[in-house]
Amino acid sequence: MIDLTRPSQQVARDLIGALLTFDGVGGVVVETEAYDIDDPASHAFSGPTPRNAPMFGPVGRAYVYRSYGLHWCLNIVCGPNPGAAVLFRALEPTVGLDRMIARRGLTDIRRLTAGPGRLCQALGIGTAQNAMPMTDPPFHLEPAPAQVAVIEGPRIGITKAVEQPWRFGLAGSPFLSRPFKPLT
DNA sequence: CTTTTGATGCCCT
DNA sequence: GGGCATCAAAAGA
Repeated sequence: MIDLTRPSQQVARDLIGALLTFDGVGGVVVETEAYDIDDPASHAFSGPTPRNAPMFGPVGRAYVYRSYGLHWCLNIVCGPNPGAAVLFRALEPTVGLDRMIARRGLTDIRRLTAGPGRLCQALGIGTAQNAMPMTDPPFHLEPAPAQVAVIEGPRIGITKAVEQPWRFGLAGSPFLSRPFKPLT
């Protein structure tokens, strides 16, 4: 099993290539971002609030929040200390394709789960899953079966701590929410 | 292909 | 009341 008590940056990296499903629907994790309590871009930065409460609870639970009033975003709580989590940004859809296509109203596999909001819509994740343990059914999470090539870069859609390279991706995956800058 | 804009709810100061 | 860890559709080039 993935060691969720490690710092969020390391967990975010470990999760690339892992299999994540919810209620028998999901795929391979291809993109994540790490957030931390000492991180101005994190919801946990200003301390516990009603919204971010799961981030200060046990490791392995889900932290689901509403984004821009319309979308849901899924995190897994981790870290040696409270207030850290990893945001799931994209999957490669592999399990339950028909249900994801139905929920998203799309047949374009590349856009089924490429983005945190899209991913939650495809898996049927919402506020009901907040604080739910992701280590037990109906969630299923298993480590990457083999070593994978991981690339990193700055996080997306934030305005603070933009310079931190805490976004991780599966190298060459066509299922990323956005491409990573070429490493030069 | 890229950029822009509107939809939309809710937490926090 | 400001500001989002977003997305899809529309408009420009």
